[in-house]
Amino acid sequence: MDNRNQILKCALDLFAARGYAAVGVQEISETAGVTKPTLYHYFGSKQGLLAAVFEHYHTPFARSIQQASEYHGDLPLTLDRIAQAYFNFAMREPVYYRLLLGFVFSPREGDDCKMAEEVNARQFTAIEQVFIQAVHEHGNLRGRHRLYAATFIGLLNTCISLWLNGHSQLDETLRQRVLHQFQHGIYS
Amino acid sequence: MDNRNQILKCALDLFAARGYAAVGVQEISETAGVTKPTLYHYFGSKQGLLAAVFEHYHTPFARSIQQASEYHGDLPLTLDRIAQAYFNFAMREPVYYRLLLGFVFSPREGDDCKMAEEVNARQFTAIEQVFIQAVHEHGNLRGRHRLYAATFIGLLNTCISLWLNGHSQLDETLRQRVLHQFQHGIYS
DNA sequence: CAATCAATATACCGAACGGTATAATACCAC
DNA sequence: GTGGTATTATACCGTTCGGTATATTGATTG
Repeated sequence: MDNRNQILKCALDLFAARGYAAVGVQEISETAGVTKPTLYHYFGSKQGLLAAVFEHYHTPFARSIQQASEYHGDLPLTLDRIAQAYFNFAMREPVYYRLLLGFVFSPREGDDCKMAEEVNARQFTAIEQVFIQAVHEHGNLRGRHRLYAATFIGLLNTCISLWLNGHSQLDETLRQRVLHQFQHGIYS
Repeated sequence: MDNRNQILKCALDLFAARGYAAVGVQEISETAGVTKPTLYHYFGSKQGLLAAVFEHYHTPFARSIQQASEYHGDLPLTLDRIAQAYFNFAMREPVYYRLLLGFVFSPREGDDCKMAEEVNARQFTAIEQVFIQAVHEHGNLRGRHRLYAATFIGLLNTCISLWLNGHSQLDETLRQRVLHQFQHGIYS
């Protein structure tokens, strides 16, 4: 692997494990087996490195979500496709998803969070659109699209977090269970 | 206010705003209007300061949750009391709750997360117990207490996060709506 | 072959990091 | 008033921080 991708990978590992602020560029470059000026040659700054990590790993995820959230009149089907997209991506890039999760409830005032904020906002908007469109078929959802989008994404993130920490499988059984729970509650 | 509490308050503000690793003790002591040795006199280390922040702010919250999650055969009532406890505490200590939220999906390998982990684990256990006991009255919940506890807490945190970012009120209307959603789904 | 340019290394910058040795203050009991 | 104790300030420690000036390499290109 060339040095640039090696740096990207090591930066992701370290950021996901200990957080952006707690990791120094020195440690990243050492882990990647290069020197600091090499890192700065490719990414310009520590912030630029984080931006490149987002760019590199998030693009396929964003496309997958966008594709899954195309709504054609069947809300349960669309939610299932979205959940599949989330679960599949989390399993393909678990370390990156762990990095993402760290920003979910952290709209703080750091260099890093600003970048993660728009990444999360894009996803939110895509899923919010689903609930807005679904009002045509389910009028009683009206006016609550934001709450539904937030709680649905929260539910998926809860599942993925459980899986990342070894408390659950991330399989079709779990997906169908939480989809049912979201749509029909815990009692039925 | 005496210096010790002043330091605690400033540390909370800064940690919640920019994260534990991104804030230096220098900045904390300056904000609090004291010098660094004063801070170290009271708390011994930066970690000790964070531990003291948790201790100071979390004790009343933990007691409130513990009290609300006493189960006596009425699950909807118990969930409502728990949600009330969460919402009330978040409104009383919004800055501390923002700090807490930052750790929810971040079981990383840093000094700070270790401390937050057990704090969150205690809450989780208390609420998990509710669902374990509720099996007596709702047999179909059996075997899913962990998932229910995680998703219920996740739902409450989603609401509080929405409120902290100005996207929603944190009132009785929202509480009843999400409690209904959790128990009966989005369609009914 | 010479010129160029991307890529990498050596060595360094000032500033901020977490933490401390020491001494001066202030209060309290005797 | 005198001895002890808790609290605070001055000044400093070695280390790491993000970032860079400069030189060297190696391949491409005219």
